[in-house]
Amino acid sequence: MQLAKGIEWTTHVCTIIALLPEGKGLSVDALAEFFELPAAYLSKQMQALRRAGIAQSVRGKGGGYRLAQSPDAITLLDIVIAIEGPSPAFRCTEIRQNGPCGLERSECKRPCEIAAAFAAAEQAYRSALESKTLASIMQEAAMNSTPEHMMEIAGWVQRQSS
Amino acid sequence: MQLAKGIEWTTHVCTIIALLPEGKGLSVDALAEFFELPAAYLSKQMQALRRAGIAQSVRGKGGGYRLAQSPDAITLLDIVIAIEGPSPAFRCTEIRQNGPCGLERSECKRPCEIAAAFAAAEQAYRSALESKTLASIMQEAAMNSTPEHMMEIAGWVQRQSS
DNA sequence: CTTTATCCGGATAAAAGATATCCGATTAAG
DNA sequence: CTTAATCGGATATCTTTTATCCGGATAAAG
Repeated sequence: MQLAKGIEWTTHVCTIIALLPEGKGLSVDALAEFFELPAAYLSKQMQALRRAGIAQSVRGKGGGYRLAQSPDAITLLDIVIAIEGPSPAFRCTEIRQNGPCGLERSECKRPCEIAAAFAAAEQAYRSALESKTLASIMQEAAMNSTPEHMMEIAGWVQRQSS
Repeated sequence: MQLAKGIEWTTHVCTIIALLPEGKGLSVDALAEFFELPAAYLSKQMQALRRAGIAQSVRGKGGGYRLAQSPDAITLLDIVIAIEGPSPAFRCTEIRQNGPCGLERSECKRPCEIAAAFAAAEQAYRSALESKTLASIMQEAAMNSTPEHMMEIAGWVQRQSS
């Protein structure tokens, strides 16, 4: 079970484009340079964020990406779903219906106990991610960082933004 | 993010071999037939359970698999770790150290806030799975099943066990 | 209008991981 | 000792993830 790298990438990217002033954007090339990531693949990931309504894009010269919502309206769960899709990790194939002692389909309206247990665990996972907004992540990061480093980032964003 | 099928398979298998009387085992072929699964691949998954100390195997004629521990000592988390390995789903590649505003490695003793948030979510997931033992799953299943079906399964296990 | 910068989507390809199979090694039983 | 049953590791196939490239659309700037 592995989470796509795109989740790490786009989450970090969101914490950067959240710093943009109103109406400005950052190009994929700039973002890829900021984190030393492959630009073409990062572009694909950002498109997924746009489709999910998390980011906006502006085409053409001077265009780029910015957030489509306020940072306190975007949760880590939103980003995970945007990149990985909404389907749960545990896939129940109903093998209790198979074999010599298999149940009839009509007896299987409720999920089996195993599927239910995994569903509950995934719900706990999603709830934890849902409780973390981009804003809360950025606030924590600010508290663990230095003023110098934050100024460095803010300066870079301002220089690169269009 | 997908969980391997082997997790569903081996968890169901564990609820069956838990019914074996002392000293008996069930062959992979029998278990594969019981759930209509590909025997060779199920065999591989069962090997993972054995390496993890969840199941025991006996080779040769009359051999097979049985549990290596009491059902109330085996949790769903144990099975997940046996099949998927212990590494977390979120892989932090420390991209905060990259690029023009990258941090020095010496400044990165603590995990970044994003990695920490995902680690906390995974911990919630693992805790939920750890709270479910094989025994508790089997008890729930028994309450939602009929005496007839349970007898059917018990009879099959007894006939196939060696 | 032309040039330049940028996103968008599709085609493609390489790498990794999940899925599946085969056959040799091992052991009980006759 | 031979046979049949069974596990165990090596191998092969398929799917997903990761990654690249390019032509097209779009928009700002000269």
